Amino acid sequence: MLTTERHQLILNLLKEKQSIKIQELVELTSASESTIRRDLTELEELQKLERVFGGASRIAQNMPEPSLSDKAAKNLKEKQLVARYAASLVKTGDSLFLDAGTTTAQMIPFLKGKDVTVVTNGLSHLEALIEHGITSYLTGGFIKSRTGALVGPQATQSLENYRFDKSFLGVNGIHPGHGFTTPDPEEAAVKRRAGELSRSCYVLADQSKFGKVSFAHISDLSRSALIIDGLPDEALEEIERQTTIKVVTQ
Amino acid sequence: MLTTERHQLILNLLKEKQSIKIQELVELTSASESTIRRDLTELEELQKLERVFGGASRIAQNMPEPSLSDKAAKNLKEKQLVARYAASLVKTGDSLFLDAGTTTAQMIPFLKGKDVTVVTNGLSHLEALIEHGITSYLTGGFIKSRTGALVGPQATQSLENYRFDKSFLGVNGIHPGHGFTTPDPEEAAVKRRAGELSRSCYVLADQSKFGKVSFAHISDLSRSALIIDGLPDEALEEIERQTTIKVVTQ
DNA sequence: TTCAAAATCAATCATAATCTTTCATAAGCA
DNA sequence: TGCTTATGAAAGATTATGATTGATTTTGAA
Repeated sequence: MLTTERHQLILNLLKEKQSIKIQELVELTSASESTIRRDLTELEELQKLERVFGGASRIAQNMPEPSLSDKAAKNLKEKQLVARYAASLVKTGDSLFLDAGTTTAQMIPFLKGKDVTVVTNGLSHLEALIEHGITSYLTGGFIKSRTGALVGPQATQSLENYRFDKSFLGVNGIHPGHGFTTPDPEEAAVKRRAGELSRSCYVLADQSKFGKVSFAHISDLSRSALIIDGLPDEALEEIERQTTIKVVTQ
Repeated sequence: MLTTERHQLILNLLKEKQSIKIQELVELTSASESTIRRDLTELEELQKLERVFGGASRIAQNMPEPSLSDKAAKNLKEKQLVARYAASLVKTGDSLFLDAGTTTAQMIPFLKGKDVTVVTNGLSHLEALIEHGITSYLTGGFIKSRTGALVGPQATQSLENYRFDKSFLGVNGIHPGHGFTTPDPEEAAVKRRAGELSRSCYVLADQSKFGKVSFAHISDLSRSALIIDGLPDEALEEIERQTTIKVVTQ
């Protein structure tokens, strides 16, 4: 067996298993313990895994470096915080809907290597999705050139082809009385339908979103959770009566 | 065994196997170890594979792929000639389907100001469409990252939302017997359905396309015309019995 | 908590496998 | 023939491997 084949085998096993024992690898490869040890040492130096006593463990998913356009985004840190938590909810093999928008865009680097299938209506997500090798589908629809979102009846209808394990939606505002809000009725319709087609539904927001057309009353989304990086106390009380809420902090 | 045959054999084996040992190649080719080593060294210099200790390994991912802009550069003049003629057929207010591909892309600048509505499955058309202020819709579907085309059942289905005055399709090849051909069955399905949903259908090609899954027998497209910049005489005779054909010249 | 046994580890060495370099021969071509 | 290219064989350098040793860490029972 070639050295590189062994290395590849080890990395593949770690994609499935989180950690693996040296003895298992010895049996699987018919190589000696010394050889396996050397393999693990080398792969660790390449940051491909982490050695632990008795074996090796998958490395912590690497922090993505924000591209230039990302840096221009407002509240980037908060968005990334929220996005990272949201991505941590995703499991291998999940089928996801990723809403158009800058917060959901931050999730993409964290999805790398999770073997997920992503459906999106956000044209601006495409580059990152392709770059990270994520299997992707696009909804159809009218191209809103200002935001790069696909909307309209064609967009809503093309959602009917799919069922999602999880959907991740962005919002423009949250109001304890009116629910989640977004200025464009057509975008609202897409969000609403995507949520309905998902087994569970997460709304991503950062603190700045407090404050036009609602796409869902909070209580409409019985399987939903709100992920946010902070919240005024009085709003929090009202909202948490109606939905699961996760407040992410540094 | 010829040198080039060996090279081809090695590359074919690496399409199946990810990596291969020199000893295996020695047995398969009955060449000496030295010869195989030289083969691998040469193929590595051409970036076709990567040498590893004891053998060779498939190269990391996306090396040998000509970028979209590179492809566009080939036969650009011919493509523009064809595209310009095709665009001249478009009337104000028309509803169009614009197939993914580099030839159809050349039509976009000529559509400016014609007040048309364009539906496309070509992601690479988006920038130009938006830039030229053309009202545009995108089909949904699976994203083929290599060509930037949307394909699959979702793409075909989202076509059902529309009816076209004219559709403009690209091809990979034309064969008098087999009809228009394209290597990907999924892309073929989209082209075929778009043609069916159109009042009239134009196939754009340049002379280089003479030569795998056919998307339509020529005679299937009773309302179709082929637009091309040149053609071998014998093929022309056969094809013009089956469809309208326009040969564009300088 | 402490200690000893068991497991795991890093370091070293000898061997085996593979690599590069070099040279000589064979084959194709003008 | 004279030139170029492809090939195979061989020598010495380099790299990978497996076994061994003694150090380190973990485990579990007192």
